[in-house]
Amino acid sequence: MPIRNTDQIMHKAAWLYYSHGLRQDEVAQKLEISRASVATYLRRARETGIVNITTSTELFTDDVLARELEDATGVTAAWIVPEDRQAMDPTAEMPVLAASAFLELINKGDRVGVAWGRTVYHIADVMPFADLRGVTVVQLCGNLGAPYSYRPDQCTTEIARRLNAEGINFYAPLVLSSERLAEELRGEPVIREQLSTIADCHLALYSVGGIEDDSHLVKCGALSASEMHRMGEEGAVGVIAGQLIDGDGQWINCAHNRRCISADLDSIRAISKRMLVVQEDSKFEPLMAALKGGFASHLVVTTSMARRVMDRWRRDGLGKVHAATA
Amino acid sequence: MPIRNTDQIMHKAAWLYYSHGLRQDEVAQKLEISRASVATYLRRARETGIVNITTSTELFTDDVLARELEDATGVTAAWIVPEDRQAMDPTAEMPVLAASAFLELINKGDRVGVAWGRTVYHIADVMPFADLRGVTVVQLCGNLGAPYSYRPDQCTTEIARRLNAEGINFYAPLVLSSERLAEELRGEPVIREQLSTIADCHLALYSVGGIEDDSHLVKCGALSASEMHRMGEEGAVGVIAGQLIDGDGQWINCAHNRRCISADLDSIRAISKRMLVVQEDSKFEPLMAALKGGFASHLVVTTSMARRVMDRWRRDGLGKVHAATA
DNA sequence: GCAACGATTTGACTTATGTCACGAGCGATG
DNA sequence: CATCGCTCGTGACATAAGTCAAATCGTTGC
Repeated sequence: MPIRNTDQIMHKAAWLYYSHGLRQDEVAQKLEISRASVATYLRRARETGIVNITTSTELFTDDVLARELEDATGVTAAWIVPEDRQAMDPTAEMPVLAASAFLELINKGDRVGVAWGRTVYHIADVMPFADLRGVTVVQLCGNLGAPYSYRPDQCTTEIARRLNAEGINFYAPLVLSSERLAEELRGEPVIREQLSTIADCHLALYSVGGIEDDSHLVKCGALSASEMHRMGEEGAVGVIAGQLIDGDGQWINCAHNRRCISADLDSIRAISKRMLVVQEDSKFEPLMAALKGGFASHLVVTTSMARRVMDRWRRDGLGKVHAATA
Repeated sequence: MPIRNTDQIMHKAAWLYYSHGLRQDEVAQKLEISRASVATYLRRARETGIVNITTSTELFTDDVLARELEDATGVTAAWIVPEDRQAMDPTAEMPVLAASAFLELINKGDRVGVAWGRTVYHIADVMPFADLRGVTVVQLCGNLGAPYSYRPDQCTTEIARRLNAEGINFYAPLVLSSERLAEELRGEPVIREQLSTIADCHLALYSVGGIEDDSHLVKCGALSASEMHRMGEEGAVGVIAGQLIDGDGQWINCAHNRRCISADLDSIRAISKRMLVVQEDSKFEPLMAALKGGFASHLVVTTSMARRVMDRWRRDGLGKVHAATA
């Protein structure tokens, strides 16, 4: 990418304004352009990630409930979205919080994995712009066109774009019609190579899906409602990166899972920072399964969900979730 | 540190304003306080590091000269402060740049070492506020009261304060009157322990001192002008962390150095990211010595200084500086 | 060579933000 | 319990920043 002259001037303006604290008119004078242009450049500088404005998410981790949740379940950090009257709408708040928290967890040079779903897409949509060259964003699961266009590759791409990071997509369908084909495709060098690098990620971002008739997998047509129903009877409780898990968070050896091209669940568990974001109250059971399965080292949930998890965890006398094997 | 209620509200205001993009009056309405208060809280949030605004320093590394300097000398990265008419005063610019660049190099959980001098103090003085809990800032050299109150411990403390990091000072004088006493003091557990952790730093910040009559060591009274003069005749060329180095950047076995309580030069060389900042044009020879001695992996200099280094480096057919042993 | 287009820049205006003197609240002190 | 001294919050004003239609610039295609 050639360095355009306008980039230079935008960068200079941003530098003088943000790093030296000059006023816009002073910057304009120094650069011999109009103040209006300075304002425009500054906006672009923010949108480009040349200027980063981040707010500590401490507010949401600094909470007795968060501490309790961490202590009880063994997650490394929990962010709790409050639901009191003074707060914002939790549904709007959570993606913003998750995006900020996610950003805080990224280090220079990291490889980060991004999965798929409504939640992840919303996070991508409010992800702050940042200057994270050297970071690589990899797609955790195969593609699937979704009704509201939340395709896995779009999530990855959008996040990579905002972070000025490199995005690595892989172009395989999430589910294939036959196990044989899925197996063959997984064996393809391009695909196999990509899947094998997933365990090298330093950080992953995903939600957990439900298995109701209105679950994402069903709405996207990966599974019919009746198939999903049957899977539920056979022990499926939630969905991680497109794959069904049982109540203990274990991979289910079923037709759907065998037909799936997605990150191996053990690879995901091997990632040291696994950020799980759960918005809907209805995802309580899937969340419990994901927690038990060790899919969360970093958790973003609402106050009420946190309380429910605590209650259940205590009632069942569960221990701490196992840490990443990495 | 107890969590004050005002911190909470400041944090909320910052969150709504910066992360959600609400206007100040909207924030005021939501928090049921006046807009004026919101403005105040936001300023404090910026000053506290709850809100971080950073500008990429790419502008200064994105330069043919910087590339050449890196290629020739082997430093990992170079920041070049331009001296053209459109630019700011280089003397004012450099500390701001160095501070930003330094901040960019810090990772979560790092231990960073900070040395001493006018330059370092100026950098401390313009260091942006950040939320780097978990980072430790350690003092690299013993204390010495300076005419303009640039004491080593002040540099460390100020930087730690701004970063919200932990500052670790060590209270020993930089120079003692006898070698015996210096030796004994270095052997004291408190001191020895601190000095031994220096090699564990991930990042260090320092300048290189000159040996003129108006050099810092002389002005602070660590050495008389005549002593310094004599040291110059015996091969001293510059000063790193209070210690004299020769033209090749090697420690000189002289009375002053033996009387010094400071970071062992090999410990400094063992730090993987060594940021050297040189403001004054007069420090060319000291800079060359520091470079040859392997004291810079990251370099901040003016355009003219960069050119001089390039010229000399080529003329003398020098190779790349050796990397950190760590 | 010139018309047509998109991108950039600007002046003039609107809106948002920063500031400061003042007053309310509150804990410490005699 | 009155008074002091402090911090915190506010209204009103001054100042800075955002916006947008119109002008300008530079490129491309004919």
